[in-house]
Amino acid sequence: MPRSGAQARDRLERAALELYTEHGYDQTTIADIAAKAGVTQRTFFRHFTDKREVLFNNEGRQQEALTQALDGVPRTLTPVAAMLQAFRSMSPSLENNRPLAEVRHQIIAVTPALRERELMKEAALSTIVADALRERGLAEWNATLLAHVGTTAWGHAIHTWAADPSSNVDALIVQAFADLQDFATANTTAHPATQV
Amino acid sequence: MPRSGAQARDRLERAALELYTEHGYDQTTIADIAAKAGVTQRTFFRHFTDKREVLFNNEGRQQEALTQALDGVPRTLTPVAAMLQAFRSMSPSLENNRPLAEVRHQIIAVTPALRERELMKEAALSTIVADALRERGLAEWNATLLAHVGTTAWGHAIHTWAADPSSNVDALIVQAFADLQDFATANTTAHPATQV
DNA sequence: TACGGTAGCGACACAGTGTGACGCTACGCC
DNA sequence: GGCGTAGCGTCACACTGTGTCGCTACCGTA
Repeated sequence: MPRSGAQARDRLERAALELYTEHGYDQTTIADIAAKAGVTQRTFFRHFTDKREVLFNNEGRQQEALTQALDGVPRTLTPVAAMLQAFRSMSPSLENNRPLAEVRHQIIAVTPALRERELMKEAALSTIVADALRERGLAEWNATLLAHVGTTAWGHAIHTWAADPSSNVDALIVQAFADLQDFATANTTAHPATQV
Repeated sequence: MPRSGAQARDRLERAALELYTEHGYDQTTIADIAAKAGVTQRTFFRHFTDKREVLFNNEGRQQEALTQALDGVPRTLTPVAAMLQAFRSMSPSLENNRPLAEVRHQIIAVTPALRERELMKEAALSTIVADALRERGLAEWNATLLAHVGTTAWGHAIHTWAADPSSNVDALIVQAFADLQDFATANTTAHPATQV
């Protein structure tokens, strides 16, 4: 009875989230999730490639949004400023579904397997940023390095935000970038690297 | 016939590396590895918790080495300089087994599952760095942020090194830190964050 | 040399994940 | 009203990872 298709997917996602929260990720089987959603195990894998992927479903949209955000940043800005602006433009969307983000964060935090997948998604975002920087004229080495570091700082802000209900993502992002700048300029020696 | 114990582990590691290289990670089964090593599947899992973990066996020693390296850095150095010195002290050890590193890098690069695990190991190193920075008096936010970013830069240098046989890790590490410094100071606006 | 303890392994048995193939049925479209 | 198809159920299956039991080669000790 293929009523909607999207309905089953929603039920599966909801069921998985509840079971992961209640009994933990490892203690939850695909059979449990499928039963709760009223479908078969096979149907689960038709909608999600993975047992983990249920929690990273909106990542696809986030990647597209980031791509567009990077595309919309004026070419006059420095690479660092461009990254910052693109990241900040994602803040409202993040803030909009904070409730879900908090729950997800708690589950992922205590499950190594899910933490692995989350790091993969961050790496994917980093690749997107690197592509954008490369298109802005940066060389391969610089584009990748800056993308990795910038994405890492962004991720740090998001994690802190997800763990603290009273915080504000956008402010934390700004703070992270500002702190990095301070740390870099605070070093009296311009290139401490050459001193070791 | 438990001749040595460590012998079986070595044979398993060698067999896995060869099979992963020849047929790819996904196409290689535990049965294949065990057969090639002359043991049972059960024995494989007695030595390695995972099918992936075979490739990340020396990571434990690397984590210990990094911990000691961070412990040996003079307290007078700035946090960034301290990280850099600790990372650089690991360079000889890395350079010593470059052959293995290159093979590993190639396998990991084309296997998402292994890339996930590698990111996990990097995260573990980041945690170690964060602990050290926290012990140096940095607040939680700064310690974690700086550790993440620094470890990311280090990882970027190592990846570039593993992919380019003619390169030198230590030089790349120095280069990465120097470039980050340049990017931060190149921004005419001290805090571009506040301008968006 | 004999003996007891133990570390390492083989041998099942089993739960759980993920994939392939086939058939059915409700839905949209002409 | 018939047709194509998307979505699902149903088997069947390969592979990963764990628990348990029993065996055997090695160790130190007397």
